[in-house]
Amino acid sequence: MPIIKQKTTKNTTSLTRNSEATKNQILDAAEAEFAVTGLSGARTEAIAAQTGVTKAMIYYYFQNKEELYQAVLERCLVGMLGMAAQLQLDCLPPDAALVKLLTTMLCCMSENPHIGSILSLEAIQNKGKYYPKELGDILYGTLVEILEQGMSLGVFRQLEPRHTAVNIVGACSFYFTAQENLKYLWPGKRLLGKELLQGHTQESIDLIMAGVRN
Amino acid sequence: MPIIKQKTTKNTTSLTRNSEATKNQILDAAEAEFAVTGLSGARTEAIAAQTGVTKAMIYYYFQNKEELYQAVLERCLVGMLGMAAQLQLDCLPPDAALVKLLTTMLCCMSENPHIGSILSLEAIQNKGKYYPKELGDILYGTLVEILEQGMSLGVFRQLEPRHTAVNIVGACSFYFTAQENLKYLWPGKRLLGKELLQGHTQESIDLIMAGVRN
DNA sequence: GATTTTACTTACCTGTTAGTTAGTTTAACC
DNA sequence: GGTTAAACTAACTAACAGGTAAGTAAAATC
Repeated sequence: MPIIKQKTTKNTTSLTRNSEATKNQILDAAEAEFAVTGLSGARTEAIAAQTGVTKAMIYYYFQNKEELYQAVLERCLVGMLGMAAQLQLDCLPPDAALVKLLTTMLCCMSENPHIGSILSLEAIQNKGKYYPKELGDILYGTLVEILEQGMSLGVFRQLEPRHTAVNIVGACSFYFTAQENLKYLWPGKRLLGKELLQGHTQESIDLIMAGVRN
Repeated sequence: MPIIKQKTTKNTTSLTRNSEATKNQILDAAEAEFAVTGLSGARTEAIAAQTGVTKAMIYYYFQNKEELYQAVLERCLVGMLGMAAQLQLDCLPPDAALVKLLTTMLCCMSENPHIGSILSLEAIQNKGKYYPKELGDILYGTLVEILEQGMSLGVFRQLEPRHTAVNIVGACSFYFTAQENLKYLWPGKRLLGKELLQGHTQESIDLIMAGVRN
């Protein structure tokens, strides 16, 4: 977490009384809480307890719980868009582009397991009211583009790109969002451990690539 | 909903004061509520409001909210197991068996969109504490069996059956649990309408079968 | 038709929770 | 070093939510 702003003359890297750091702490704690409970179920007291500050600070930095939730979603969105921008898939053939996109997606979800849960809860509980539409645009838009290009080049079989894109995202994300229900399948092993994670990544890519290829 | 018990001498199909019917009404309402909010988020008052009776009736028939939740899960489980028992996949070749299982699964989820949400929320919010283990056993067990049989017969490619089973369930279920986030992909169309549903079913089966076949 | 059992309601209690207010401490600035 | 503004806290409020108690009405039983 790079400290960008250093506006004061004095060195303000002091760990206490740093508004930017506190705000981020609140956002981190809120992200963790929202990822389990969703918007309405989240307890501001619980969020505060995870930070070093009191509940009132939440209302000092954010208008209310809803705005805090939107800020968390916004921060996720920005992170994802930044990642997507670096991919440069245009210069790759469709199959290589798809593999790269899948790898990145899976890596992203394993590094931040909150995102999948937050978006799932957003769909189920809030009927997608706060869903960052841009995220859908970029993710499914990119997937559809790659699939269409692959079809026109004859590398991929004839398929309906939007349904296929949804199924691809579903196949990749389910392992993470449903992990607590799936742990019985691998007794004694950690689903987010290196071994199983690598297995899931490989198998997901294999299944999908075999599923779309001609 | 067949009325099985008719223990009294008098005809008690009267709509008021029917304990079995009331209990089922509560379970129906609870299922709908839990499917949106999960266990902790569910409001007993809201459940009661959806039935014809008062909140106190919930505690007349069930010890507490947790037990009501478990009863809802139990009822889902029984329904699914009953459906699975009728499938008779053993006498089919692996590819036909897989198609039949997928078709049934997709059909099941489109008819009862609550199940997917409830199980998702169960994983995310309760860490699978109340997850009906039997359901996982039968679903993933059947899938793994089919996949292994297909591999040994050379019909399916070499794959890791458990990861693949998870990815298959993920691909099929994501459309339903995340539908509210996905609706922007098909502006003006109903995701659970006949047209899109048929498309999703076909595309899911196509993707998965192409993904596993040799 | 009187009694008992079952189904159901109203009113309440207790703890919880989003959000506020009024005041305190820290540090920046002159 | 005194002033001011920003960061922060403790204590509170009003509404909500799980669960209960005490009582009522409809059936079933005799």
